[in-house]
Amino acid sequence: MLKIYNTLNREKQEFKPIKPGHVGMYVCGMTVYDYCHLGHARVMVVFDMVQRWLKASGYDVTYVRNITDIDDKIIRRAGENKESIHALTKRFIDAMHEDADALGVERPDHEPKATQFVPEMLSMIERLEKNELAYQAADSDVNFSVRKFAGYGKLSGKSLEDLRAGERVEVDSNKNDPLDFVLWKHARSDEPDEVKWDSKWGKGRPGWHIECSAMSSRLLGEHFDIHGGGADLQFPHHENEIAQSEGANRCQFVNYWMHNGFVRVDNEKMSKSLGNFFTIREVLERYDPEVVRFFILRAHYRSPLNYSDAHLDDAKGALSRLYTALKCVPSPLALLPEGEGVNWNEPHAQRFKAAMDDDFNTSEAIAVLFDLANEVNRSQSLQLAGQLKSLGLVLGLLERDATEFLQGGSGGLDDAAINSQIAARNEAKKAKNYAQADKIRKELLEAGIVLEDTAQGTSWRRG
RNA sequence: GGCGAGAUAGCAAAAUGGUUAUGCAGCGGAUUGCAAAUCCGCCUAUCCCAGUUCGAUUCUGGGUCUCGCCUCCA
Repeated sequence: MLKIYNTLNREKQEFKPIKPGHVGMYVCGMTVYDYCHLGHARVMVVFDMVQRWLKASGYDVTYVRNITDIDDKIIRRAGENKESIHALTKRFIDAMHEDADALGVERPDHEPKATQFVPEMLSMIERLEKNELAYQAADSDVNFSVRKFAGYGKLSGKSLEDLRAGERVEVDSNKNDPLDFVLWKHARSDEPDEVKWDSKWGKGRPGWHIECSAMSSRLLGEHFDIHGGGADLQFPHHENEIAQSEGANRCQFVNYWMHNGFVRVDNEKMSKSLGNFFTIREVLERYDPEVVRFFILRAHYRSPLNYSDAHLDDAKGALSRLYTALKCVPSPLALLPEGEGVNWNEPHAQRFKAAMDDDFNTSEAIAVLFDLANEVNRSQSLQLAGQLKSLGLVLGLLERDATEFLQGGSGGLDDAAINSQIAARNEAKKAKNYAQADKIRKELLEAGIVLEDTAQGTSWRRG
């Protein structure tokens, strides 16, 4: 029985889908004006893992992850670059897909772009206006009136009074209440036509929060199962989504809210404003993407995750141990009937399932993988090796051939050079010229190549 | 200031009212021409102070410290 920590109640709850056997899940994706950083990688990998586990548990999942392709930062960046909004966002959407693909993130079922759902947003704003939750201010912006929505603050645990006390924003005198947020921004003369849409309130463009409310209800219905995103979206973004959706649709919006923890650098949140971020592609220049995915999944999704080279090196060593166990047994999956996959009656699989069902405890699940690797090494059992690989696949790990992983990466030497050195060393060994054999091995080691003599001959890997 | 999360061994990271987490690193042994890999064994923990309890790292209260949200942020 799957339990999910629900931010709404701050406790783990048994997961019950609205429609038996089906899960509707919406995750806040990227604002595409720059390359994704490791924080984005975490959201993508974490919720990819979530949807994989839901599928592995037998659910039919509809997974939606939006793309914000219109907002202040995009307009500003396009202006700086002297390129169109569309050209800018297309570039970074393509880059995002490259990064996500590299990390083994499956494409969501839908990736709606905000600009494609403006009519839905306008219709929702109209309903909010009809329900007396929205008003047009003197500057022509249409705002949401937080005071008129009774449940405001229920997700983030904030009250309007608390928020007011900590007010740090410059007060916008056009708003009835400083905490009101914008649904529709009036068009400005210095903005390109590309960002202006017609509406009954005049030309303009959508506020940030309304897109998620409009797109989720269009693609998943007005009431759906899971909504996810980074912990920083809890307030105000998700709080505002609730206000909009429940205010417009007059029904519960989302049953389970999930928020992943931050990636940190030197114990501080990785963020654009602090400038302490690493882009995914930067990191992938130096580390195997699967190592990065493993690094992310080795921690629980709600825990903070400290980024450093030392930690990625550690992750690489750990992942190598799993692949090494698979290497000891030739082509484990080839020996399993097609599509058989995990044997869920096997004890390790049961522990794995129990861990995953406990709020997606990938840390515990991966610990089971290591126990299984130990069993595989001891028993040389093809069945257990297949089981190890199959369980890895559930997390989007261990997909590759073990030797390919262990020999992958960039070394100074190519395969042919390495193999000829190994041959030379074997000649020396045969002649009992161990000094020469050890010299060759040492040279290879200095080039990052580790040799392993086995009964089947000498193999190598990149250390 | 308001609200929230957390402090576990050298590092990273789970779990648990009493019984081995796990990985990396370290130590000893097996194996190996010597290594590597692997196996066996070992060593390092639960921020501080009270309380509840036969027993607390785990529950309660109080400290201390860290981080986050309250502005754009995954």
